[in-house]
Parts: sequence; structure tokens; C-alpha cells
Amino acid sequence: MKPARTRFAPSPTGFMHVGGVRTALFAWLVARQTGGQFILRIEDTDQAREVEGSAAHIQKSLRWLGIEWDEGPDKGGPYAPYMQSKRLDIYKEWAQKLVEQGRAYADPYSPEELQALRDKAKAEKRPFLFRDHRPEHPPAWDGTQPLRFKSEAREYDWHDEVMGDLHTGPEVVDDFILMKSDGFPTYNFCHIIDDHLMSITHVIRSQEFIASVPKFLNLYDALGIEWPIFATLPYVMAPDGKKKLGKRDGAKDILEYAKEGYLPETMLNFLATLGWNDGTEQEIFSVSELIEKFRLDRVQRGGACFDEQRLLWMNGTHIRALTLDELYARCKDFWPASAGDYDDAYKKNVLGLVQERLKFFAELPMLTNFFFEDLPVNMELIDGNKQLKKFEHSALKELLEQSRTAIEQSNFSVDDLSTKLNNLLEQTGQKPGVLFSLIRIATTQAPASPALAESMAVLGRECVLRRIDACLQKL
RNA sequence: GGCCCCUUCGUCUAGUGGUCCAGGACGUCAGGUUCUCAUCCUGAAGAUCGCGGGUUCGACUCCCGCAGGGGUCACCA
Repeated sequence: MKPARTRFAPSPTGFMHVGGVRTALFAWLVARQTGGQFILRIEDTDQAREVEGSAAHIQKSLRWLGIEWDEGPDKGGPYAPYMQSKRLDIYKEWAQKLVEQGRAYADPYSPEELQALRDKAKAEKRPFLFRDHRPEHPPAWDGTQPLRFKSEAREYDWHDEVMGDLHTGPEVVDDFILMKSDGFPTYNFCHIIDDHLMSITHVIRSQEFIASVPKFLNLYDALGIEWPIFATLPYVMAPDGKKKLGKRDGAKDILEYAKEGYLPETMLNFLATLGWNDGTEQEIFSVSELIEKFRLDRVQRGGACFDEQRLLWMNGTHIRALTLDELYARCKDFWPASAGDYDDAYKKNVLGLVQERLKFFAELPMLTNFFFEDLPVNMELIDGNKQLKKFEHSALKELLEQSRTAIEQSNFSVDDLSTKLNNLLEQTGQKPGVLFSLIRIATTQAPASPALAESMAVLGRECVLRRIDACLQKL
């Protein structure tokens, strides 16, 4: 496969959510898979909508995900600059070329006049086409009027890597604005110039642009630019499945997932398999597998719902696949405050016990706090336990005292604790459901915890006995 | 409204004429793994393949129509 040059070209109007990330991901995968380049280009041509700091935020998001770009505003490259607001002269030059060729003209209408024409067409129930209202003698373009493309009404056939073979009639090709009256180009114009100048081979973008492609094709032809390969991605849908996932439907800033302790490889795996599969039954893909196996022509044409449940499961799966050392390094910012004084070895032991229970790192404090601090004795845990509530407190106290004696004699290795615990079962004649529940609650004071012997081994003799004593006092 | 796209279990999907009275995964439910939670394992429920016509010996798969959903028709991208 020839090296592809793909790009992600966001406009800096806010944070990145999963839809944008998926578009970037697919473009990046194509570039990496073919040994080509992935370019980041900031499309900041709408001054009114621009949000301060959002270009930096987008870059931060991509970096967290590991979607690295080869050329971009911060690192430059052979086709710099990579920010459209810094390329205004280039667009002006190309616009001038079109004017000279008679393929662009100054738009003399005021917004009100234009609106009146549109309203009239609508009232008469016929489609509005600007090219039906071209001025006979347009004024010379001086840069203060919008500049329009003089389109050529014709039908188009083209291929889209995702959507297949597409066709439209001449009615969708119309004169559109190339340069706005503020001197900035429109997306419709400058993305074509930039993609050409930057030698972009694949234009990978989301669905909202598909209806405009014939217009773009007409412009490519007028400019004498060869068509790139098109790939149109369907939307990521809101959970209701009806409309595309937007901020109102809970589309979160992708960095929120970082804060909650989702792994970037989870996000990549999840987003890639949301609307794409390799034809096998594989669900979990590493990033390198994704790079190897991804194919644009296996991307679904219909939108796919964003399913948080599946994301949660997938993150747990990726967490479990990590070695303990990797996991430890990744979740270092998520420990409960009470863990502060404990050393790495202890925390690693704790982590080993909760690894298979962790779905996302923000759960770490809830899952591990009792390893770092003595929780207050909570009689509810005993009185509400379906095995223990049948017993009188005095009977439980006796049982726990007996247990303490046995546990005290252990060397606190997991094996020895298990042996002692098993002996205790015989001595007392109790079922594990009773005896182990009692000891587990006494030593953790947590509604849920890892296996008993393992937990006690990590907590250590002093701590276990102290907690049992505290519990005995309340019984 | 014109044009374009889409339509298989609740969700993500496999499936390119017979191997599909439709397979996998998430989720749900049940059982098992000496206590809880989780993991893991096993099992169950869950899709008349949007609807209606064709073509064919045979259609989820091909053709036509319809319906529903989505997108687009900006000096936004």
C-alpha cells in the first residue's frame, strides 16, 4: 500500500468529544498503517466561533490518546504553517487565480436581498440555487465583498471508501462562497487548497460533509486539482440512537475520560470497534493490531450508538491485561489521600488485589481505602449480613475471639493464613459463609473486599489484630 | 420540500444465494468457583434480518416500491 498522507483538521471551537476522536483515529490509523504521515491542521477561519485555548486543548487530547501527528502547528513541517489563519495570503492568491479564470466573482447582494431570494424560492416550493441569480455585471472583487465560486452544473459519480459508489445530479452543484467579506476563506474553499498543497491523499471526515462533495468536486476540477480519496465516516450516535452524539446528549470532553481513569488504549479500541470490525470475532485490539488490521472499507455506513457499558467493560479488560508494574505506574494519581504515607511495595500489593475489580481508576479510593486507614466499626455490616444476622452478638463475639487466637499464631503468609482459617472452620464447626464473613467484616469494615487470606496478608498482623479488637469491643 | 446516506437481538456487530428456523460481544438473568465484591467458567432469555412486492428450486444476502431514521441545502465548519 502506498504511504498515505492523512489529516485531522478540527476547528478550535471547543473540546474534543468521541466523534472527533474517532475521525482523528481512523485518519491516523490509515497513515500509520501505510507508513505515511498524519497531519494536524487547525481550521481557525471562523473568528466568531473560535474558543480561546481550544486548539491547545485538542492537541492535549490527541497526545493523551497517543495519536501523534507528524506535521502540525506546534512542530511545523514541509508545508507549514498548519494553521489556516496564517495562510491567508495563499488563499487570496488562489482566489485571484479563479477570478482571472472567470470562475469566481464578487457577490453584490446584501444579506437581506439574498434572504429575500431564498424566502421567495421557499414560498414557491422550489429549490434555491444561487447560480440562477448570478449578477450580469458583477463588480470587481476588492476583497470586501464575498467571493463566490462560479460553478458548473453537472452530475458527478465518485467513490467513497466507506460509502461506496456515489452519484448526484447537477441540482446539488451551486455557487458557494470562497472568501468571506472579512477576508477569511470558507471551509469549502481552503480545505481543498490546503489538502492539495499539503499532498493529502485521503480526505477522511464525518458525514455532515457528504452532501457538499459534488460542490467540492466541481471546485477541484476548476482548480485542476486531482481528487483525493474520500472516506466519509458515519456519526457516533447518542444512546437513544436517533441523533448524533452532541454535547447536549452527554458527549464528554475526551479528557474527562482521562480524569476518570480510562486508559487511552481503551478509548482507541472502543472507538475503533464502534462502527468497524475486522470480520473476525475479535473485540479487544491493541493499538498495533488496530494499525495493522484497520480497513476503511470495513467501516459501517450507519451510525453507531455510544454505549458506556461496553466502554466500562472494555476498560476493565485492558486494566486486567496490564502487568502490575504498568498498572501501578498508570494509576499513581488516583490513590486515596490516606495512601500517602505508604510505600510502593505496600501499594503494589494492594493494587494486585484490586486489579481484577477495577473498571476505571477513579474507583481506586473506594476499593482500597480500608487498606490505608482503619474504618470506624460499622455494626450494620454484621447486622445486615444475611449469614450473620441470625446470630446473637455474644455468639459472634465468642467466635471472633476464637478466631483472633488462631490468627495471632499465624506468620501472615497467605498460605499459613489459609491453613489457620481452614483449621478454624473445623474447630468451630461453622460454615465459611459465617466465619469468613465475620472475620472479613471485622478486619476491613468494608461492604466488599478482596479474598480474606490475601487481604489479611497485605494488611499485616498488627493491623488485623487491632481491627479485630476494635470490633470485639463493640460486640 | 429537493438531493444524499442508513435500517440484522436493548446496544456494538458477523453474514456478499443454500453451511442461518441467523453466529459473536456488551448488558440482563441463572448456576458454579470454601465469605462479600470482582474475575473466571457454564447456561438461559433475547432479531418473524424495517415493511411490501418481485427474481430464483432457494434470499438477511439480488431488483423494485414504500415506510422510518439521519444528514444537507450558511459570509459554520
